[in-house]
Amino acid sequence: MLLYESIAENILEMINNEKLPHGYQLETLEELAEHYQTSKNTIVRALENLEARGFIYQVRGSGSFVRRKKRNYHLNLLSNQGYRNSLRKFSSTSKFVKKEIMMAPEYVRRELDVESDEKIIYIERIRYIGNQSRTLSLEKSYYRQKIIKDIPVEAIESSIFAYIQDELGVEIGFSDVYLKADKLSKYDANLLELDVGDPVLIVEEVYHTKTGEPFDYTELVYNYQESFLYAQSSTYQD
Amino acid sequence: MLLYESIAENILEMINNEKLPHGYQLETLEELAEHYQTSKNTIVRALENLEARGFIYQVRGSGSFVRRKKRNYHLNLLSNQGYRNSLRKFSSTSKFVKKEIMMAPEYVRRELDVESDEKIIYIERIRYIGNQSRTLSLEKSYYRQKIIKDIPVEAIESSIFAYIQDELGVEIGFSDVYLKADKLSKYDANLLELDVGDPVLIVEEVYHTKTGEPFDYTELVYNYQESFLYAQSSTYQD
DNA sequence: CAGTGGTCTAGACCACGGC
DNA sequence: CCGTGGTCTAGACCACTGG
Repeated sequence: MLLYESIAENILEMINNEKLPHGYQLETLEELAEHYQTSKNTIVRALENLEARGFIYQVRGSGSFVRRKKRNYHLNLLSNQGYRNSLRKFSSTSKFVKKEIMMAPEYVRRELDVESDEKIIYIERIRYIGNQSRTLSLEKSYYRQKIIKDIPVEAIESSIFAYIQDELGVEIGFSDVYLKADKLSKYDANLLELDVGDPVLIVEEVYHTKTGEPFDYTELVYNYQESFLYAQSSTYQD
Repeated sequence: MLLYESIAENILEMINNEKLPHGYQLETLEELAEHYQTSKNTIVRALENLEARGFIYQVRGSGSFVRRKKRNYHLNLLSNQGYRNSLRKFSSTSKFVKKEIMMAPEYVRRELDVESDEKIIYIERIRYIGNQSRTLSLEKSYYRQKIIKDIPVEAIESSIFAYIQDELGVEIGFSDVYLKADKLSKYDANLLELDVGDPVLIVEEVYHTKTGEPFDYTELVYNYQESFLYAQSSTYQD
């Protein structure tokens, strides 16, 4: 692990332990540089990292402060870990519904930027909160077989992203996310144990590897009664 | 404007002009440093800035590349400019509904972290696409009067954030955003010209100044037929 | 193994917040 | 006007990609 990353993790741990509460002012850059026996620039990097992830904010001329905690039981919309992190936040499980190999349909080709003869692994699964008592979401994913060789059912019923990263060694880079609300279709309503026409939150995600290749297009259909998402912006945005 | 920012803007302009198309490989860091007559580190800053804003991605050992364009007619969920930017993307207008001064109700106190006797400016407005033919959203905003002295109706009918920044000189920092889908209430359905029980996308936003003070809590109620949002993640996320 | 992005240093100087 | 974050430099060295 890199120096600035380990410093960031060290500070983050203190924030999460609530040793450093909301609003707390961190040591100054110079003090931290002294403390960690490194240069000021490296501290700047560490704090930038924490700022970009929404844990602190920095005010020129004043100091660096711990940012407020996010609401509990909300899912991070921009986490690049798919289902992986939500597993930790609240106990949840997945049920395998369907898996097939297909040629990329037109709307998937557009998102994944592939030719019509490229093979796609299509997977459908349902995510539950707790012990399959409450449905959280229905997930329809298209993976490029060229990059994601195969996904066993065991991975589908636990965490596909954990499998992709840990077993296949694919490194996740960045993603595009699109959002809308709509009325539930008959098929989706049935799987989510809701009524046709009920509201639904639809999230489309296109994931890319670290080298910029799109490898996964997923449509997430969220149960409106159970689904709460959050995101954070930092100081620099358009 | 800072050196690394002006370099970033310069490159961004070429991307937006499509002089640098999707997938295009930028010059190397050293070449750019030479080109702009600056140090490599400053170029690193400039490209980091573009990467964080989702315009490029960088691959160690390989190069820096122009990222794909976002879909048109989607609103940036994490823009810190409120309504300001969407004004440019597609013509839209606002209609003033209500404005009152009140003491902060409990749920607003919690979000804005204020005492119960602090004065709040409450504003309700409707946003339309085009010439008030299609409703886009209903906006319910709570501003701390301590920070936002007053908001004239003219600002409400154009852009409140433009007024806050340009006239009041308040600098926008970061924000927290929460999302869910729900069924439309009678009051909201009436204003949005939709039916009670129709789906709705609800976005709650808490905006902070650059110095970390929360100043605005807004609940956005989006017409599901017209509202499409997007967000982007960069390589570093949890 | 060449080419390219990323980290780290040490230090100068700048810009802003708040007393 | 002091204290604090932010920028910028020049250069050494490291780590990854891809032929």
